[in-house]
Amino acid sequence: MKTTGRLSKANRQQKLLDLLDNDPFVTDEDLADKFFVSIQTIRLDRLELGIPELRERVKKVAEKNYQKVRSIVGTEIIGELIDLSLGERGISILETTPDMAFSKTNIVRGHHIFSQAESLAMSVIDAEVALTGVSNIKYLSPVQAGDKMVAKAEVVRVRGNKHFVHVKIHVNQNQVFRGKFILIAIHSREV
Amino acid sequence: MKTTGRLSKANRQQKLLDLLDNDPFVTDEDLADKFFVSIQTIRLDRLELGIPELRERVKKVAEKNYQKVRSIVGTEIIGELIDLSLGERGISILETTPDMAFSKTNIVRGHHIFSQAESLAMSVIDAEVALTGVSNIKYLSPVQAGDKMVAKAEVVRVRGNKHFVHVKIHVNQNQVFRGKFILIAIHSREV
DNA sequence: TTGTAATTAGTACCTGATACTAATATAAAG
DNA sequence: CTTTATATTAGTATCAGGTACTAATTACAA
Repeated sequence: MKTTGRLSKANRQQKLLDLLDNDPFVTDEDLADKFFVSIQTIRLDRLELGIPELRERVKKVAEKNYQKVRSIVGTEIIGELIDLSLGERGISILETTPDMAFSKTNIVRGHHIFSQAESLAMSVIDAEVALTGVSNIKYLSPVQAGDKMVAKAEVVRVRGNKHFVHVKIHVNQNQVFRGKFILIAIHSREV
Repeated sequence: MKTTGRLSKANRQQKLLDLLDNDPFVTDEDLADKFFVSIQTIRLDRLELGIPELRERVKKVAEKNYQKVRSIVGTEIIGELIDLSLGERGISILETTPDMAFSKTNIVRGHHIFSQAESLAMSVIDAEVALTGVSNIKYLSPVQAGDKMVAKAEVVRVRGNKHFVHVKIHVNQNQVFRGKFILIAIHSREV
């Protein structure tokens, strides 16, 4: 045994897996140094273990986290309000983009659709602030990134501070979503 | 030569910035094709604009959010995943902040609650990508900004690629949300 | 027409690999 | 001790997606 910290093959490969699992940003060269073996050994190990090369690993991590960066925090109304009759109806449009979708399938994540619908429903009732009490929603077909979602909201009934709003979202004449929202208007003194 | 879609330098560089801003995963070659110029022109543009090469861009995206997600694999999740049994159940925590709430009432907007629930539901099923098919949700009481929302998801039934997941969210022992999600798993194809 | 900016072409080199061949070291078995 | 199997190392050619640089060509405006 020449070099001090030398491990058995199986042992090394297990540690390799662990190591790359919580730090994918390591080159073969780094690994070779770490395990006191040649770079070729590391490559054989990766081959046997089915671990992709550094650049692939980094790319995967990047893709995975990419969508998350642009989340839907903060925006008052999601989509562009293009028509509004307070207390009656409203229309909003949301152009979907790749960052709203799953990278692999290009299908827009549900909460973006929901958010457009809910925020339109809230805009449409004639009250300063509203809270969604109950809602019953259905996604009818997937939305592709790039699709333009047209949401139409209609106030169907008002009982006290409860507002019943139906929202339908279409993409090119095809309905992709419908939802029934019961929104509770809150008066400022209420907590 | 007057190749059809040719733009002025300034124009092209502006579009280049925009383009890379919401999709950093593009090679110089792709860009050259897109703008009908040579690869060298693109490289001059990047040089002038101080845009790093593809691999650097990808690496930055990967590093940006890496620390946050490192423990769990494949989670684009809203909130922090603190427990997960794939295919069975999961728990996530989301600390709400004022920017998630209505400024007047300090009440957290519904779609943040929904998003936490939906993304937890998606995390919990043992499939790479899922699409929310139908969901039935109910907000039980308002959430104040600053509240810590604890979401618990449970897979109650699996039929083919349909996964029925119940999610409950609590704030200090009080249930504030419940939802039944039917998630449709999509089998991943290689990219 | 001429001068300048913009674009293109081409070369050498870089990193972090793959894919392959061949040689050598080490350990176990006969 | 020798043979054999396994593990490791060495070395070469090739790749993608670049950098860095030089030189030539094209576009356009004065």
